[in-house]
Amino acid sequence: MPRSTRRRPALAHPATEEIDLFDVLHALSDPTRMTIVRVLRAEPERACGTFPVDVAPSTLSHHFKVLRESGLISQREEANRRFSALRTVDLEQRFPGLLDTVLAAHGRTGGGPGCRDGEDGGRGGGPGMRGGEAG
Amino acid sequence: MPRSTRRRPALAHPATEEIDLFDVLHALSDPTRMTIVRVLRAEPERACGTFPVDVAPSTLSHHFKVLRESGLISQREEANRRFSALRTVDLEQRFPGLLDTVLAAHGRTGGGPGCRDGEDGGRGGGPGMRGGEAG
DNA sequence: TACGATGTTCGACGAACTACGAAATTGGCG
DNA sequence: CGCCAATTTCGTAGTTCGTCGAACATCGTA
Repeated sequence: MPRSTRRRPALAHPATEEIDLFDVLHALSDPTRMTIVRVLRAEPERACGTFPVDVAPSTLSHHFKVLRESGLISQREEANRRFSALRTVDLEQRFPGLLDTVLAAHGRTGGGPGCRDGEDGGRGGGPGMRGGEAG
Repeated sequence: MPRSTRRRPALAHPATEEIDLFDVLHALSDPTRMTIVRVLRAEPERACGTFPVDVAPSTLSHHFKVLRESGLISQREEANRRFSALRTVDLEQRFPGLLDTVLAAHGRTGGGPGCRDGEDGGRGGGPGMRGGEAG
């Protein structure tokens, strides 16, 4: 089969109003994906292969797909690289305060800034914990 | 053997500090369980068999177990009935604003007060929709 | 063109999940 | 005591999940 026939599927992302709460909750109920979201929250964008998680590339790809289809992240292609970013604005519009609250909750469980997958990415300076605790 | 030999396991509930975010998120990522939590949030307590969900009793029992072990609800035994209640105070202490935010988010998706599993239970008086957006 | 780097898709596998029916347990009542 | 009501536990069926390895696709570069 010619290598040019297979066009990229164009990375389907759900529209903001299409984001499903159950999908989001399910996506967030996995440690690996939660780590990805946390890292992404401290940085505007990041290439798939640079995340501090130790799973096989195929597994990681699977997780990104789950995250993307749930509406939590968006992915942009640049050359042979794929950059992921948290859809903070869309999430905030669809489910106000949800991301902040969940992430803040995770921070309390011990998954804080210096947990195990620390955002060593480079900056990691300010944990950016400006979470809007309702308390 | 006397039927009194089999003592009730005493319904294990996780301590407040033991409540795991992933368990909570996973528990909430199921429609049936979300419905249970929503109903429970409008009422202080309710018997297991009186929930507006259409699944077999055994299945319902399973969901209650998941909910209880995740720390979302507590169960109290009275005669041959088991009453469930949302652990609002514990949840609020463990993960401030989480329950409110998630429930408010679900309300936005169309699972509002009069969705499909309406609180026909009988009272359903005050919906208590004081959804506090942590915004 | 060949090669290496980055990622995805496919197929498989074991574990966990959801669902159900049947049986068992417990308490209230005639 | 015998029976019904409320629930749980057990066993099972089918599905979904998380993970991996192997193969494939794309881009940049030698």
